[in-house]
Amino acid sequence: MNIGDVSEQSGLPAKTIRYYEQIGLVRPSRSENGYRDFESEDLHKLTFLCRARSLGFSIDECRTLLSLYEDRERSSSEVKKIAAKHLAHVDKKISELQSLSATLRDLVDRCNGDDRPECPIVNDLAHSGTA
Amino acid sequence: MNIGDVSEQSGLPAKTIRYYEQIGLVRPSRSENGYRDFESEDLHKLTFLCRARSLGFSIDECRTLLSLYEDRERSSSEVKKIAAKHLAHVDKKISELQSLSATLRDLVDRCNGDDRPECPIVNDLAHSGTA
DNA sequence: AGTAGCGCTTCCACCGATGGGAAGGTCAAG
DNA sequence: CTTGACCTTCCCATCGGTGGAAGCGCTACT
Repeated sequence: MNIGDVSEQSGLPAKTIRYYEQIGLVRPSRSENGYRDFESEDLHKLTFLCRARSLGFSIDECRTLLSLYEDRERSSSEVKKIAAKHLAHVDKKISELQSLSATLRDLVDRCNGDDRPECPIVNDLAHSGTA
Repeated sequence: MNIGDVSEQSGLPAKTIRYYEQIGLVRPSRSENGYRDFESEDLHKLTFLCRARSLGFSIDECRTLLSLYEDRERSSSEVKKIAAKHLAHVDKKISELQSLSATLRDLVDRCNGDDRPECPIVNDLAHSGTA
């Protein structure tokens, strides 16, 4: 299979697949003409990567997940550990953004938004804001 | 004032302040010895920038906010527009992450996390996951 | 006066995870 | 034989800085 085929079937852009080869996530062989030649196993790995990335796992986490995916002797606890850590990370980010949202909403609500220059948003940013 | 002073008082690393000069957010004059010489006005601007960045405004948004901050004729509606747009962006990000969190939590909850290889997380990533 | 050590300067490279585009080889169809 | 789609490598750009090296200036201590 050429890169265009695996790109279409995995959902990853060809550029990204070349990058993933460069950082060692896949190792396709080469045809006589120099084209990358992907096995169906590579396609599975790329599809796996596309899903894992869309769930926000970092490349490093993906690398580990992929090696666990390929290891039929793995323990599910290893996988769960990575996923739980990532979940905690996402939840932390959510709560940070929620606090940010509250601050911004307060600023926006307090601003008249009219033609006059008086503006609590700018005032707060300048002198000891709510953050 | 030298860069070390404004760094300490504004809360921004010296490296970042040099970068902000490079991209035109501040324009300190120079002393005879070549050192940057910051006015108290620069300090105010840098403090403003530090707060605005910590609220997640992009550099471009900060640039606009800063020019509105310095414009005593500005209308508060211009400021409010930027802040409201940013708030909407943050809220969108929050809901994306919440949906992500739900998917991950489901995967994690369904995984036994024991010594056996059977793992719904890896399975879902491999074959048509929840995402 | 010398020197140690910090602060300042510039410049260059790097991070994650691609995207854009140039310059050129390859293949199948008309 | 040419067109056009596909492939290759290579380099540059993104965003918002951060790290480090090489080399000055300034202060303080001996």
